[in-house]
Parts: sequence; structure tokens; C-alpha cells
Amino acid sequence: MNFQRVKNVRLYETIIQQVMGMIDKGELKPGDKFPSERQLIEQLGVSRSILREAFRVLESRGIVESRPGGGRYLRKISGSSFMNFTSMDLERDALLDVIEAREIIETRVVRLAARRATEEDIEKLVDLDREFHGTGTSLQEYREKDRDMAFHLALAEASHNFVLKEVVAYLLTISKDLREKTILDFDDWLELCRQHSDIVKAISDRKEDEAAEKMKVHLMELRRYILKGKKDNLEKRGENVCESKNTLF
Amino acid sequence: MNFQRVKNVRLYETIIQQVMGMIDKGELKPGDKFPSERQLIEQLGVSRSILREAFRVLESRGIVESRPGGGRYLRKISGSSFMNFTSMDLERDALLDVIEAREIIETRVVRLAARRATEEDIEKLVDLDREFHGTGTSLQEYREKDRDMAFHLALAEASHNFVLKEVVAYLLTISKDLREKTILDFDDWLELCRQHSDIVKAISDRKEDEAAEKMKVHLMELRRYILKGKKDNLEKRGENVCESKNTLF
DNA sequence: TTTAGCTTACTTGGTCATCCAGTTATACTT
DNA sequence: AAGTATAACTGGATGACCAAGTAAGCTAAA
Repeated sequence: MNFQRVKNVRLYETIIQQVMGMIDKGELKPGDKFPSERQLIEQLGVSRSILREAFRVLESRGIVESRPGGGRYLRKISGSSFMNFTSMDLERDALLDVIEAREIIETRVVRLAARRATEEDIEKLVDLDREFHGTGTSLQEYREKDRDMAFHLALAEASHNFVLKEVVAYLLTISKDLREKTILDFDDWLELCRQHSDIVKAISDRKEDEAAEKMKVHLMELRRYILKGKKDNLEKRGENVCESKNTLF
Repeated sequence: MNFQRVKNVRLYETIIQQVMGMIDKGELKPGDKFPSERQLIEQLGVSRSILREAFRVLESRGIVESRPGGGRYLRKISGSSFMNFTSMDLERDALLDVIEAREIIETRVVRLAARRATEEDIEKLVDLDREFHGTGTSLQEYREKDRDMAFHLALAEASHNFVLKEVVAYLLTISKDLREKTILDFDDWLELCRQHSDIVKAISDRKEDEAAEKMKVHLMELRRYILKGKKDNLEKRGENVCESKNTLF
């Protein structure tokens, strides 16, 4: 006799779902302006607080931008605007912002690490890297245990700058949140993990240019895989159903 | 002459940072129960709506579980976001870490801004800069209203990367916290503000190399002044209880 | 002793009215 | 026709309010 806990649905969650659904149906296009709060609470039949809770979440995911006094806007998708986009594409696009930030910061972090890493730092990096190559650890396990995150965090630690460490930690949590929705291919993931060794080696050799270069290709690959997922998604989706009528809510 | 406040940073974000910081510091362990809303709004000094917005985001990220009538609980140790240093007594050396991070990040932010800034972005930057040169605005006023912070935040905004914007906001709040411990000379500070114009000009001319260079010297100067102030401060200490109101980065 | 039912205090969920500050568009002045 | 007040927006934030769920403690009946 296995009873399940009754799911308690919050109003703000249903609003998020509704917005996402509208994006998928093409009723909302990138760059579009949302109706004002006062209009929306009327159309959705919720209070202003609840509406704002929903938009806070959307905002923290980079899907919506709030301009005080100026309204709320759906994320403008970068590059060529696709006729065909889903809420997933939007999240992926937001993920590219994170990758861009990581390219900027982590390439420099790794330079600092090459200069400042202590023997213990390097030892830890080697250990973390070995955990991947090691016999006992399955990829599944590696992935579940956030080994990738631990590795990049250890790099940041080796930079011996507490601010950078905090920033990297933030970027990692964000990219983890978003990455869970963008499933990477098995082989891609394998390749990415392999590149960690190059970075560790460059750092232990104190070659900062090389370390920066390796980190750069590492993150460029990550970006490439993410974009590939986007393309796959487009191909999979048969005929386009994009007759985006502008019926906002 | 209408003044604009620096309010670009949202209250709910700072709460998230603070909670994440507590997780990092081990003050909150998985399974722990949070204080009730009414207690927290008192401790944090915010309204209930803001608190709930923060927890909604935490909830949507799977970090916190809200049980109606039963309280809020920490779910997993995903942790590692920005720490909150407001009440922390940081060594002055920590300030150099902040500057180092800003050099790394803001020089690149400014490059992106030079590439991506819209006409409105540039207009806003020009306005913010003009407020310093303008006749009507006294230096005192400029200081009190955190114009410097607003300027750097506007730069981050012009990079059109929402992650970088948040990172810069974080760096600026740390700088703000720390600046109370550092006395900047009047002329030094004047010079720093003047350099803002160079940055704006480079961006509006779309010369990203120049923009990066100007930002670099800007932050190098800041570091130099801080080190000087450190020496001054060390000499002065003992009688003076730091009338450090007149400091601004 | 056990157990069902009730009370009570405390929790989160949700609404509302109100104010603030910044944006935008209108209309009036020069 | 350009410039400038002004009025009507926008989101940001607050505090009071009610509803509903939870949990603990008490009581009374089995």
C-alpha cells in the first residue's frame, strides 16, 4: 500500500507553465513585451504578489527581463532569430550567456591557478581528474556526483582569490540548473571530461598560456555541444508550426 | 534634473545570495528548517513579498522545500552562490581580490559593451557620466547617490549578458561594503570619475580595445589609490575612528 | 492504556490597498 | 517646430489582512 504525497500546486507555478506554454505555442515571441502587471492579474485572475513571484523565477532563469517603469520583456534570442523556437531554446540561449561569462572568467582563473597553485592544490586537481579516468567510477556516477562542478571549483580555489571563487561557484550552479534541461550526448560528455586532464597538466607545468588555451577550447566545445542540441531539436520537430499569432494572453 | 537611484539591484537577489552564503558557511545543513517568514522578514529587514519572491526562486531551483503550514526546509547542498559580506570584517587585502576580479571581468564587460551597446545604452552612459561633469551636481551629491556604482552597473547592462550583469552587481556591492574602510583622497576620487568619460567615449566609438584599456587603467588607478590610502590609514590609525563617509570608488 | 476528537498556536498560501520612483507619451508653451 | 512641464503609465516594495494546513497538547470516551 503505497500512498503518494498529495502534490500541492502553487499558483505561481501554474503561471510559469502557462507562460512557457504560450512560448511553445508561438503566442509569445522573443523580444515581445508582456502586458503590464495590472493587466495580467486581471486576465490571469491572481493577485499581484503571485504574479510577481512567477516572474521572479522567470527572471532568475534569464527568460524574462524586468525593466522598472518600462515593462517586462521576453528574452531576445541571440543571433539569427529563429522562426521556430521553444521555451527550451530560450533556456538554451540563456545558458549561452553563462558559458560566455565562464569563458571570460575561467580562462583567467586558470592563468592565476597556473601561477599560484600550491602543491596541495595541484594534488587535489589531479585526484579529482583521476576520479574520472579511474576504473571504479562510472560516467553516470561521475555525473550525478557533480564531479565536473567540483573540478572547476577546485580550479577556482587554486586561483587563490576568494572573490573569483565565489563568482565561479555562482556560474556553476546556474549552468547546472540550466544544463539539466539540455541533455548532452554521452560521447560529448566523455570528451569534455577528458579535456580536464589537459588543463591540470598545463597548470602543474606552470604554463599559464597553455592552461588558458585548454580552458578556452574546453568551454568552446561545451558551447558547441549545446548548440548542436539545438539543431537536433529543430530537425526533430517536423514541419514548422510557426504561425505566431500575436494574441498575448 | 532628475536623480536616479541605484536600485537596479533587486532585493530578492540579495536574499538569495545571503541564504546561499549561509549554506556555504555551513550554518544551514540539508534538512534544516528555516525560521518562519515572520521571523525572517524581521531579521532581514525586508517585506514578506520580497522574502517570498526569494524563496520562490530557491524553491524552483530545488534548493528549498516549502510545506504549507509546516515551514521551509533546506533540501540539498547545492549551495555556493555569492556570499554576503555585509557584516563581515574583511581584511583590506580582500579588497585587492575584489579589484583583481573586477579587472578581469569589467575589462571584458566593456569590450562586449563596445560591441553590443544600443543607442539607448550609450545614451544612458553619457547621461550618467554627464551627471558628474554637470554644473548642477555637487560632488557630495554624486557620492551619496552611488553614481559610480550606477555607472559600472550600466556598463554591465550594456554588455547584454544577464549573468555578467549579476556578477558585476555582486562585485560592486562588495566594493561598496569595503569602501567604508578605505579612505580615498579627494583628488584621487575626482580623477577616477573623470576616467569614466574615456570609457564612455571608447564605447560609443565602438573601439573595444581602447575601452578595455581605459577600464584597465581605471581599475589600476583605483588599486593604486587604495594601496596609498592603506598606507595613509595605517599611519593615521590610533586616534582617528575612521570618519570614512567620504569614500567612493 | 489507548485512541479519537477537539482546541490552539503557529506555519505558509494568497489577496488587497497603498506608496514610491522611474519611464513614456501627451499636451501645452515658447 | 522644438522644448518642456505634466499626467498617466510602469515595476518595486510594504504591511495589513484572511484562509488553510500543521503539529502539539489536552480531553474524553472506549
